Amino acid sequence: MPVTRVSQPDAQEGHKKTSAERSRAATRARLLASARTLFAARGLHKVTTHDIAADAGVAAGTFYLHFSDKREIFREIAEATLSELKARLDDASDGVTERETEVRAQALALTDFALENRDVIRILFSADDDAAAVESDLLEEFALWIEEGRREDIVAGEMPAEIDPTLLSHAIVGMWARVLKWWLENPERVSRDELVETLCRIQLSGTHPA
Amino acid sequence: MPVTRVSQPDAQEGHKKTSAERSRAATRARLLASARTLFAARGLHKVTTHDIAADAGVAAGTFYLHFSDKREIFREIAEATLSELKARLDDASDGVTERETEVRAQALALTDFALENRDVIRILFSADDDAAAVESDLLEEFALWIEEGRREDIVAGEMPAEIDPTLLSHAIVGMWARVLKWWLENPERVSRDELVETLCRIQLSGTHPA
Amino acid sequence: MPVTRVSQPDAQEGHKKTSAERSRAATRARLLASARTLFAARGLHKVTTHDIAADAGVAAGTFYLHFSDKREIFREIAEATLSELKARLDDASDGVTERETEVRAQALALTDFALENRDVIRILFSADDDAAAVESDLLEEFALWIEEGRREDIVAGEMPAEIDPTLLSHAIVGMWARVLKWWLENPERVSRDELVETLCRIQLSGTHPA
Amino acid sequence: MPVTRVSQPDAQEGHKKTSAERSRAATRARLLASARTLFAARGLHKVTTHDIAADAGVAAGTFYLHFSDKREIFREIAEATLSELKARLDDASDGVTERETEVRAQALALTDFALENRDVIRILFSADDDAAAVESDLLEEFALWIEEGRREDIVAGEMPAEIDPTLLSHAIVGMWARVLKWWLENPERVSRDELVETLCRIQLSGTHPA
DNA sequence: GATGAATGAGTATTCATTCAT
DNA sequence: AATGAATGAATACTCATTCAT
Repeated sequence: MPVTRVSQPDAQEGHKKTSAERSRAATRARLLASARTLFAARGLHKVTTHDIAADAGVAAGTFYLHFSDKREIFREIAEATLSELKARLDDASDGVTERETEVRAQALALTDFALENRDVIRILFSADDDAAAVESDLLEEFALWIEEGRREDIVAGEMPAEIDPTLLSHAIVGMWARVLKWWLENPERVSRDELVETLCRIQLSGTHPA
Repeated sequence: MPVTRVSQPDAQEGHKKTSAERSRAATRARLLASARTLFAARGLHKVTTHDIAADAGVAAGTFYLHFSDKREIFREIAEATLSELKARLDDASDGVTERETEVRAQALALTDFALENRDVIRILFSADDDAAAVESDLLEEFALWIEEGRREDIVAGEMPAEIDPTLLSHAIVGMWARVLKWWLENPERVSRDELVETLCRIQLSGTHPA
Repeated sequence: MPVTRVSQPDAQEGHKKTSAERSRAATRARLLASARTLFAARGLHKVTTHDIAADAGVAAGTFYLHFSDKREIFREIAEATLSELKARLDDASDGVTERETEVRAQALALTDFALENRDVIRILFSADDDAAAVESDLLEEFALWIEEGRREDIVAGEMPAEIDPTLLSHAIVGMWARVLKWWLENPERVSRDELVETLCRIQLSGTHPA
Repeated sequence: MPVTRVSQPDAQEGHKKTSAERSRAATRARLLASARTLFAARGLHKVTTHDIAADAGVAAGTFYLHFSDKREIFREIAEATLSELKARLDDASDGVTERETEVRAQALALTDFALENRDVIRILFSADDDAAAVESDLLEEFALWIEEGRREDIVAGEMPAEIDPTLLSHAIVGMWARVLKWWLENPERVSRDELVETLCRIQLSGTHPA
């Protein structure tokens, strides 16, 4: 089951759902699940709204009762995935004080997340120009989030101030995105632990304070 | 001026060009130049063959006298660019023996190349799924090329053998690709030298032999 | 009125049609009717799918909701027509025992059918290479059907065994096809009865058992 | 070698040809020969003027120095073929007085001609609507020619006057055209003599004077 | 809320024909 | 006479999106 909960109707509303509401939510969830799978298999623009509707078992028009267009459903999937990923990374560093341990824990969380969500990772981590055009460049947003963390590191004296945090965050994101995509398609080439070890080493030693 | 010489009709043939040959080559060059610009501006699949022909000032059908389809012209641009880039990197490390000096020289060559070819870099370094589908994933090929260099480093004892060279090459390529794309759009954020310094530091320290 | 019922939505389904189903069937029928007319007037490949759609009063894309391409709609018309024709010829010889009477009855049925379906006959009987390419060479199939009948005649001793039935069926089909096409365009030249008389005479006397 | 001499530059001019004239005639002949072959192989409208020119080893534009368009070269081939065929049939009946012997002689001439020119027969005898559109329906013209012969037979008392000669000529042409096309593709099915025998029998007995 | 038939702009590609050289 | 680059109209087919039921 997808960790991003893409297909789970949210339950934060306080009131009991009517049957109609429940059915609507279910349809929406089915559309999201189908879109995820199809995007993963064929890429953003090789999938038509008809394909998604058909896969979800609803009529073509129904798609537009739930999403205003193809970009919207893509954006939604991307955002849900990113939120989940951030949460996982936050969890991973929770209570950890040492920077090296934290980086390693996050790296592990990241690889696990990639393994669990290999389908979405394929598209969301691809820096596809389409995706970007869709105003939802996941990597861009991810880089921003990482950047914040780096700034905190600088403030905390754990990273040399002369390194530009934006530059660094892009380097990290680019490195991980490409490596993960490659690895998911060739998982037999390196073990998860080797991968984590190598990338942490690169990331850490290059950015240690003198 | 494009460094890749995409638009320079080659002159190495021994015979005098007929006027027709010259005109044909000129048209072809105009199509390539237009394609470069348009791909850079809008991405591979937001550009039609009509757009390219129109921009080049020729009729729609003329495109097909020179390229069998959109993928072919893209592939041609990609390949010319990659060849040029490799040549530049080779030149940069020519006669250099120390690894650190070499890495730095290559990083400089890479940034200069990116500056000179900002238009192509935008698409070719984007890992666009379309581009990959076009069987000319520049980054993939570039990673392979880098991998070879890393293997030589291992043999030469300049890199620890326990680092998987494929993994490393993907990390390097991913990092540079993302960083360069970001930097070309925000060149005021870091100077070329800072960029080179930071990335070399990451790349080197992470992969030094113990 | 078309005898082939090409435009009659079939009603053999047990359930009530929804309004959508009815509308769909009506559109489909209009497309078939338009195609028939246009093919007849201009031949298979001088008619575009746009022409058909326009003539049927629907948008260009609508054509493809009903037929996968031009060849399919042609095949459908051809097959419906041939089925109807065979049924008519079978009816004509129903209960007839004498071969001469049967041949004459079928000849009459054939001319009547041609008169009623002059439009389709024009293309379907033309041995157009296009039509054949469309894998629906009506005449080929018709010849096969006739051949069977001839084989039965031989078995029944009503035709000399030394005549090759395939050869004969092609001769009959070729003769009728050409004659009917000519006659439909020049109906004033010979009366229906004269035509039937002449062709029956040729067909019968040449193939009588000694 | 084609009997229709399609590819033989004509020599009826009284004066010596200049070298330019000879070269021009040779090019023209090559174009005709290529067109014949290509039309036979792929049908009229699956052949482009470029194909013909390329096959003939000349530039695309050269085609138009010799023929005003695709229809003209087709017409020319058709007409040359028909002339040759008529000449053959005339030769076959030369000096023959008995109708039965004549019909048989012509049938033999026809089958021989078909065998020698199988390539052209494929298209020219196909009643292709294209060909007709090209204003060169060979079969139409052939039927007219046969009709004349029938009229003479009626005058000579060798055919009953009540048979419409036009109708009959279409029947004959249709029969032969279809049968020959079938036979050329399945020559092993019936021997030439069987074929001639069967068709003559049909043709003669149906049209004998009482 | 869901359906699904219909829309029509959009795109790749072909090819007869022209014309400057 | 021949060349061959260029033209551009024509055409099949796709797909996001709408809307009457």
